[in-house]
Amino acid sequence: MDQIELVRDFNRYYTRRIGVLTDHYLGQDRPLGEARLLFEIGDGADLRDLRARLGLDSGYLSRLLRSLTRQGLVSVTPRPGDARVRTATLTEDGRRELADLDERSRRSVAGLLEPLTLVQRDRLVEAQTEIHRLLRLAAISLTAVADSAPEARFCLRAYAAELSTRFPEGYDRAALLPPGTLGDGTFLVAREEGEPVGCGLWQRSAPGLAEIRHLWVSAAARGLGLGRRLLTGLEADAATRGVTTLRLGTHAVLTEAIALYRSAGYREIAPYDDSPYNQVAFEKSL
Amino acid sequence: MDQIELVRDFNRYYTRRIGVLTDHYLGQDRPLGEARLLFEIGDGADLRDLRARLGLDSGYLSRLLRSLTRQGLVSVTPRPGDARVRTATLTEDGRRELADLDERSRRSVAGLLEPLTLVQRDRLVEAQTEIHRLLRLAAISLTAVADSAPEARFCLRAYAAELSTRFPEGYDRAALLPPGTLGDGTFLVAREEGEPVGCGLWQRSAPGLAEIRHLWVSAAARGLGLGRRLLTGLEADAATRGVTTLRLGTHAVLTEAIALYRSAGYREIAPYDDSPYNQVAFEKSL
DNA sequence: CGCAATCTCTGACTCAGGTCAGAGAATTCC
DNA sequence: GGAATTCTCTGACCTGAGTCAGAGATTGCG
Repeated sequence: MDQIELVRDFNRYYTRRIGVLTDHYLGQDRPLGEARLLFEIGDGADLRDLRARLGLDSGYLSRLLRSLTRQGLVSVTPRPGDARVRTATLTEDGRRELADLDERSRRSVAGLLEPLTLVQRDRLVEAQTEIHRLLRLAAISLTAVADSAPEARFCLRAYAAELSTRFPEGYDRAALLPPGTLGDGTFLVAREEGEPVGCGLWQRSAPGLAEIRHLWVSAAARGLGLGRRLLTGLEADAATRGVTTLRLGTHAVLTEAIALYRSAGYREIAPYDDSPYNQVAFEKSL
Repeated sequence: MDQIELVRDFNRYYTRRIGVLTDHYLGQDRPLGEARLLFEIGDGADLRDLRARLGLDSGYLSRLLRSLTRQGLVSVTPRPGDARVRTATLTEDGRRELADLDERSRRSVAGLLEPLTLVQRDRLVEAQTEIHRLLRLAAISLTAVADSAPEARFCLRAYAAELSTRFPEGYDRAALLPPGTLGDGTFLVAREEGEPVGCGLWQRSAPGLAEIRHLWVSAAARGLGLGRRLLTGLEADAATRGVTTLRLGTHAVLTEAIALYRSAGYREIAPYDDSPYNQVAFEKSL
């Protein structure tokens, strides 16, 4: 059986198994839509946010909320300041109901784990974490954008903010690539569900020679292997544009980055510029 | 975050992710019920089997099939031999449609895997296999039954059939525990979705001393760790009934079984009876 | 042979989930 | 101040999914 078949098999088994589980704790008496809404309202939310998050039609949401209001679980009031927008909050009863749902869900998961030994439970969680990690990574898309694009600038600001806390000497924003000055090269942005979570660029310094700069992965997306994916994405792109040698410099405190470059086949060279942040330099032939 | 919370988190993420995936390939134009039915009919099936497998109301199934028949995808004919039962088969068009569904499903999974490296795909499949294994194991229930219960006899017949192919000298059914002769002890049956998939028993031979016999796991459930679960289940049960020492014998060709006993803390002793099948004997103090 | 059991079908019904068009209220923009 | 925009609500409507009672056909059993 090939990989695709194995994955499909697992998906079938898992959704069936978990479907039964959630039916068991959710589908008690409350329709699924209402239960999901209770979860999503949590500590209060504007109706338009709820609509966006759950992807509901405005009429449908309105009706669901009316039903929950009639049951005394939710109250909907105009938002002070802008009375067009209305916000939903859980009542005392609503919070109790939500806590109840939560507890039922926990108990049904506990029942699932119960026949397993402690070691087996650990293995289950570990395997789930691995899958979660890999699927998140697979869901991240890399796209080339202009170096002046809003996402690009957003990433660079985040990059600078982070480095200024990590470098003992701080980080001077003047070292960032100014908008519109990339020249011959590519700026890649990584997006997870629309949100930018990483970036990196290569920039030609001479025929056949280019520099990789500003490789960054947001804290939320760290540990997924996104840095490596950005790096290989940049390498592949540069290779198609006639680059044969890539160089990059990094700061001595960024040990994870240094480890990444080494394991990706970069060898250390003498620093090739006088930037105070490029204390360690690497090179790779494509 | 505790284990239960981690598992719930994964379930949420995974069902959302896979839900989007299946909506994408299934929910094209055909209702889910009909699509599932197409999958389940496959190479033809009796309506009552379909009902049992999909858990459908007979009226509902009838209506679904009529709709598929009208679309020219399925034909329903009385089964020769028993005209009460009717069997559904896919027409030429139905097979084409199914192949189409299948291909769409494959492609959407392929799209999921596409951004991952080969090593990462391997890791994904491996982690999924582990989870599948553990969840199947968790779904198997152990129950004590009388040694004359139909499930008990079913397991023992399967046990004997298997041993007769594995032992070079064959296996004589007379060596099986005759119904109603267990005496002081417990017969455990393991069931997966109602089907017996394993068994084992302990039987008292003297005050404080008991023998474990007929430990068997069906081929379909092998590799899940069910043998160990049965063994520990028997030990726990025997311990509550005042057994302090357990003995068991096995055949030299059953190397997996021998490995299991060793790793479960049994130490080898001299054979304690003259059964030709108990060539290797073990003992454990509880 | 006749009766009980088995299997399927039909019609009537319910409910959740969802879409669509338009009305009405509040706000922002010019 | 008036027009355009934003946000929510209402009513009308649709579909899928599923339940239930009973009719009709066929078969097995005494």
